[in-house]
Amino acid sequence: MSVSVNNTKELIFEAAIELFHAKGFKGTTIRDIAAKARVNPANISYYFQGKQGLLEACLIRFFESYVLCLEEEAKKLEWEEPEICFNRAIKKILYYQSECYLLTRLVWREITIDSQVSREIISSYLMKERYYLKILASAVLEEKKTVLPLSMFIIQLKGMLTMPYLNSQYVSEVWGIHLQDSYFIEKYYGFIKDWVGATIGSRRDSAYVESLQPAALKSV
Amino acid sequence: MSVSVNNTKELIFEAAIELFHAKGFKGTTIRDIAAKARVNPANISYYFQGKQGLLEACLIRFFESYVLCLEEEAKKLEWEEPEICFNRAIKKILYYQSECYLLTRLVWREITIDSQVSREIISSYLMKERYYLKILASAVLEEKKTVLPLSMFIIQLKGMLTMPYLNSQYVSEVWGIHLQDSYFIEKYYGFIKDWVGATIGSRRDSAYVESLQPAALKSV
Amino acid sequence: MSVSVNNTKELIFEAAIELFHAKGFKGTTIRDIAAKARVNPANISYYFQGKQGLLEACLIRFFESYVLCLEEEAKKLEWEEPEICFNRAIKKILYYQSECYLLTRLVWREITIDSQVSREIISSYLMKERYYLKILASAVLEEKKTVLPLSMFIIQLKGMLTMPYLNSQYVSEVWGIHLQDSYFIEKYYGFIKDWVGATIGSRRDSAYVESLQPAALKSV
Amino acid sequence: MSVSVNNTKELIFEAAIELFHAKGFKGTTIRDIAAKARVNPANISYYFQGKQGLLEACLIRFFESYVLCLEEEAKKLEWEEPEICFNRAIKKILYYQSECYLLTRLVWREITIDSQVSREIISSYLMKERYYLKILASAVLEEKKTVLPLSMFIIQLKGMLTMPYLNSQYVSEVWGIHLQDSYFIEKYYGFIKDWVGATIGSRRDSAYVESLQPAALKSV
DNA sequence: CATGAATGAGTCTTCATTCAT
DNA sequence: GATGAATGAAGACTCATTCAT
Repeated sequence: MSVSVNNTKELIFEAAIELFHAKGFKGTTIRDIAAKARVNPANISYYFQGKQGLLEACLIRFFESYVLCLEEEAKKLEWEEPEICFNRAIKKILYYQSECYLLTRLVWREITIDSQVSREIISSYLMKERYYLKILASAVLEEKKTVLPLSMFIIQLKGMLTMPYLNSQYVSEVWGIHLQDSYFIEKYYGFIKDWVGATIGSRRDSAYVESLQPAALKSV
Repeated sequence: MSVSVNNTKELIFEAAIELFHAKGFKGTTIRDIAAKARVNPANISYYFQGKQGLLEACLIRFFESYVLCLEEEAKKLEWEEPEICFNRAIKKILYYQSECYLLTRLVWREITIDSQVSREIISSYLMKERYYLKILASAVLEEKKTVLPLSMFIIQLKGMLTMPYLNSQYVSEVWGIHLQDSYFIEKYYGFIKDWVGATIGSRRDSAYVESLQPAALKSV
Repeated sequence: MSVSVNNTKELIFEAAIELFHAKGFKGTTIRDIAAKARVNPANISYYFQGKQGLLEACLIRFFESYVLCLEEEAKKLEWEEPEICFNRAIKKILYYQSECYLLTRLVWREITIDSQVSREIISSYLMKERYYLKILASAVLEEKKTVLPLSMFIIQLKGMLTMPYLNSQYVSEVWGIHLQDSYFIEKYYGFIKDWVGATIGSRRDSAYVESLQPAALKSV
Repeated sequence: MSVSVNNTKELIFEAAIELFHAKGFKGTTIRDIAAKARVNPANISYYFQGKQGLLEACLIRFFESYVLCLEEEAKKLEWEEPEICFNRAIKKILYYQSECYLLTRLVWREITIDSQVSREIISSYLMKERYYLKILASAVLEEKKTVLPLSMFIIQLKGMLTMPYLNSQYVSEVWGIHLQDSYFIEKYYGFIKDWVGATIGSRRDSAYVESLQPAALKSV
């Protein structure tokens, strides 16, 4: 019996991720999800305390593992080289996002929508992310004695990490590339790693980045 | 009172863009828009044939000017240097998106949602975009005798052009940068231009890109 | 100018009759009518004091001429033979209904719908109709010394007069007969006249009718 | 609580029939029905997929039984006398229509309105009706060696069968006769049966009918 | 634990009508 | 006399949620 229970909950979860991804949170009805999961709609309220709760469960599931990628490597900073930890964190995140790319896409998209709810959950995870990214990035920059402003570096990195997912519609529909393709991820990781290396290692590249910093951020 | 007519329609438009941007299309009610625009809700159906029509008007308004940026430069290819046209097209797009960044963000986000409606509008514009991008990009690559695969080059370019908008939530909320800041745009343009130059000019940079190409695309 | 005014009013009228007939009063919008008549919707309220007023105008236009057919012949009873007047009234009604069969159909159908409005208009005309029919029928029956109950005779007559119009959907759609076809009307008139003759002239036929009278009506 | 389920659905049904009959389909609101049935308005969409679905359910309910009256007798033609089957079919229809005379009236009225919806349902049933009527009528006419044109015979019959219902407003309001009165039905059946007998049996009566046939139908 | 009937709040939309021009 | 922008009332419908079984 307990198996079937977990089963029901998990079935709902998977159906929800697919549908939230395809049609958006607001565009998905609880009946759509129940129909796809082949369960009774009432179960959704039962297991997740409503549709909103189901979305929050999605957010939590995504961010818990996501933040863990950063947290683990941040903790290793004590006894390992910063650049290694940093690159490993990036790699972990890329692979994690690739594994659950539907969830990834929906999360990065839905958090841009101001639904007034689950704002606290999102904020708290983004704070954690920012905290660990700062630790990791500043360790690398310090080691390399790079004068590159931290904020701009992190913003660019974030952009690179999420870009394929936010653009995946275009990437997959117009050009036929699939994000879960491990070959793509591998190459994309190499691309970012090189960018990081160039950015923190050479004057030339970092100059681009530095010049990007608006006046308002100079003091951050 | 043609002034008031345009006024009402335009007021609705502006309110819609702000609200669609903030709360998403599905999350915005016709009453929200009417209240913000201080007009009667029925006017929305009157002027735009319903909420869906209002979204389509947003899409059309955005894409018409967007595609024009590309079209104009594609036509200049006959008597001007490809690289100049190409860079000017990029600059135009960046400035255009910066001017109406709320509209830009909502469009790039909403088209990732499968609403089964206005799919035709979106597809037709993406086809046009693809067509002109191909013309411009292949002209540049040909001139430079670069063996870089076209598709990957365009995908990356697209990613760079839309990234600040898709990430703007993060960019502005967590780091306090504003996309309409002309300083930011200017620098970001320089960044992309350099990337293009490096990509099509040197072996080293283009190697990154080439390596990104998945097997399936090798023959494109 | 006055020509164009009348024109507008008449155009609205004709469009309304067609549309009320085809789609029903409730199913027709003021904009439908305005579009078909190629006039501005506001004119309908202007000329007819609203949609309801337009329907009432239809009713009045129909019934005024309809009742006149009966009234004229009822008045001739003083100096002409009852049966001649009676048959002429029937003929007039049949031809009148045939001339404006769209209006006829819509009136006979719409008055069966309880719209709480224009009830007074309808009642007043039905009273007039009943009054003249009674005068005409009783004159005929008296002359022939027929003991046939008046009410049943009139009901049957009414049924025969309106039947082709109430059934016209079936008649025209399934069988391809057109009501405005003068040949059809001519024959149908002959049919009714014969029925009347048989009913008031012979014992046999009237027996059918008498037997139809329910107990409740015996004393009417 | 299967009892309460059927109850709710049936309550809606009955309320709908009364109101559609009295106020017309378009003139009846979903709230009217819900209020009369003392249920929640949302149940109507829940059980009948919207107001239109409710009307279609009415049509189907009426026609299924209606067509059955004809079908059953058509099947008996193989081993019973045509005239007996034919008359029994007529009797069944009259009694059926009398039993549910509100439904009967609303159906015969609403199908004359061009709502572009449920047109398929109506057409399909009218085709069936026509098919069985043809079989039954032609069997009778053949047996009697009557040269009477089939189409005109059926049209007249149809007129007689529906007339009391299409005219019931007049019949009941102005004259006080009630259609569900079994005495009335019994007599009315006798009336039609005699008409049929006279029509197919004697030269005199059939001559009336034959003369009614417009030129266009002579060759049918 | 699972069901499905039932609900009420809220949404989009339609439409007759009005009014300034 | 004619227009068309604007309105408010009202309608159908959707949907998340609840509750008895």
